[in-house]
Amino acid sequence: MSGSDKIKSNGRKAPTMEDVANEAGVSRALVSLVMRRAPNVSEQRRSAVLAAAKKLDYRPNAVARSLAQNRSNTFGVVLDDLHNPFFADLVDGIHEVADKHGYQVQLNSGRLQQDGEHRAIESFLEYQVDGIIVLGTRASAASLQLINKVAPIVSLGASIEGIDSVFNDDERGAELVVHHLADLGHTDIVHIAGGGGGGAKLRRTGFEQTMRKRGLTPRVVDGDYSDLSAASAVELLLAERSMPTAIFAANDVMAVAVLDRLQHAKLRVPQDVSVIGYDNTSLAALHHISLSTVNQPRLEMGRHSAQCLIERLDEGRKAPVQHMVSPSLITRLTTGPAPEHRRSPSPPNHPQSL
Amino acid sequence: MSGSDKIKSNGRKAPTMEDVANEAGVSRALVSLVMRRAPNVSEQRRSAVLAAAKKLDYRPNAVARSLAQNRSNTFGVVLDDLHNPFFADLVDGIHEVADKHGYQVQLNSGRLQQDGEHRAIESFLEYQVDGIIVLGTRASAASLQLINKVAPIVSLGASIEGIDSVFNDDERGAELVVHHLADLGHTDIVHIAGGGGGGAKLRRTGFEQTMRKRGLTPRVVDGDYSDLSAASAVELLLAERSMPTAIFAANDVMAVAVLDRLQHAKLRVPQDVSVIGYDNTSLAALHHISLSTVNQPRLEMGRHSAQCLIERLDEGRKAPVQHMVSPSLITRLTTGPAPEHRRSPSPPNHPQSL
DNA sequence: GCTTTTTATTAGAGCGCTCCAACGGCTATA
DNA sequence: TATAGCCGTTGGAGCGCTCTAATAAAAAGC
Repeated sequence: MSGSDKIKSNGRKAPTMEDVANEAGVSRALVSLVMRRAPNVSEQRRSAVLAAAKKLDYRPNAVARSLAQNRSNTFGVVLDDLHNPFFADLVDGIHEVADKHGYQVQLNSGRLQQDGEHRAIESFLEYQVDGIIVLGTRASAASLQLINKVAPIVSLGASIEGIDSVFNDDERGAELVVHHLADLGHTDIVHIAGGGGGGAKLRRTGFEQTMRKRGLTPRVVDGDYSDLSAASAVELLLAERSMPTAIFAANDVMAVAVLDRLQHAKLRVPQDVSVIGYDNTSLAALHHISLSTVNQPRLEMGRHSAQCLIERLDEGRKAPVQHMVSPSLITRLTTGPAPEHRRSPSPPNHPQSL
Repeated sequence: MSGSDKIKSNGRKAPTMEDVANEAGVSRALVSLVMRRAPNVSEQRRSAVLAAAKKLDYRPNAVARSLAQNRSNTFGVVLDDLHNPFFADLVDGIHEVADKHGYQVQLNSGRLQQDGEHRAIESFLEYQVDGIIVLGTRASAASLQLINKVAPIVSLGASIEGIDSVFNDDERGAELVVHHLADLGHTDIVHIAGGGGGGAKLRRTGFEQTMRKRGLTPRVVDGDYSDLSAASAVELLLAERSMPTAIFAANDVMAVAVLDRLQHAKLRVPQDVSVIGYDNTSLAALHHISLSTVNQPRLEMGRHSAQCLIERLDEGRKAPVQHMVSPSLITRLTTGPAPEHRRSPSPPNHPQSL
């Protein structure tokens, strides 16, 4: 139990290179060379070593290797919300590239702890990961820049000054949404914001600016990317009797929660209220939901974030890059023309410009 | 680049205990004691060491610690499908308990590789994790038993002979489903099976046995827990013109895909066809979907699986345990009475007993 | 044939930490 | 004053590997 004597569940200690070397009648260094598939090892010795390794059921100790090499061949991925399907595709993209370049991927969902994201990053650093990808970070630019001095870090889903970032043009995405809704005749549109989460602020400013550009008054209710926050936002609108004709939720998870509450309140979508989300998750594509939304090229984004790390680690890049991809509008069944004769159920306390 | 000189992104090498010891004017061993918050260190030295550590921005090297202690204080969690929301709650439960006992949790989604699950496990072993939890494993009992000799492993979601398992009573769950549907008057029920995935076989046999017990003929279409497989199963039923009055999908993800295809085929749920899933994921609870399903106490299961590991590692348990929890039926809007006058659209080639 | 180059193998130091045994300085007991 | 016991501290070996430099063996050059 006191660890010191490497005793495994089966009661025996795990074989080491030394053991394999003895078994094969060669030096430890030679075993090391074989394990690393180095050239310049005679075929005869190589097979002797491999046979010995198999016989002893030898498994290289990656911890010792990491210590000796001072690199772990591992990427750490910080994923604070395992429940949001948006992230799954990002991770798939990361995996794909990491795999190709011989890196392991470790995920850490630090969601339960108070300062989860920060603790997850610190833990990765202590375990000597070679690089870190943070998904939809809420951390400050300053703190990430500090970490970036210790190990390369890339922000996926949010643009952070001074560190590698892969993200979609959130302002543009919000702009697409507003144009879509305004073109459908909506004038009273509420944005349920994503708070401090990755890209949320830009979606909000994109919304506000485009609304003004179209001569409309932007209304925003606070939220935090979670379904719960979206649900309470809807409850608020209901209680206030200030339901707009269209709701733009900061992400799909929130939009689905909005649909949920609206249905519960016997409001029809899109006849009474249009709803649109952001992310184009698998949720949105379900026929039963058929949510209009904004697509981000997730797989590509995931791949590129891993690529960023590899460029820094193996190709010597020094300068930070900002890689922005374009969002695109996906119209499904939750957005439709604004209800024409609908001034009366609308609140009197919101003067419409126009 | 060639790793050997521990040079960080900022161009300097990371400080070690040696550096901290020099800075504080004490021995390396003392620094180690402070870092491990050992008793019997004078307050004076302790604060001197902590000050030095802070000044140098020292971060303990967990890799070196793991090597020296021959334990990593880490659990590996093998999660082959990040896209299934069922797993997210399990992981939350694992996290909760691991955290409390000072263990890190590393996730590895080995989904892209051919032999993903096995590779993920091997990788965890090489990195010397102290214990492994596999979610919904498809691996054979024999191979897991072998691994169990190297490091404790627990199967979460499927019962495996000879190794710690935490699972729900899948047969019972399927039984609940059949009784529910049969009580609603359904006699022609199809089960879309989950293939080799965790618990899938038991759900199938539970279905078959209970059907026979009720004097009904079980029909089964193969699937593999994925939405795609469920969609093609429905297409098959449509093509065969052998649509039953009720479909029991092996999990929620599949059930949602079934709803999707049925809606596409203009069949009404539950008027024409009742649909029920398994897992009671967040998906099922959405009002727009409102899927009848079978609940498993996920958080509790996750917690218990971590607990199993801790019992083996820190409390010296040797004998394997099988921890079975009870499923419960959740009825929502996708199941209803069997259509009464619906013999003709049904295929003539399926003789109904009764 | 002997030197030079190339190829195959090995000894040994070192990665950053833990932990045991040893030690000096105390106080308590005789 | 000597003796034991305890506390706080330290030296040093060792965890399993990599990697450089040295060595041994084989191939090539003259």
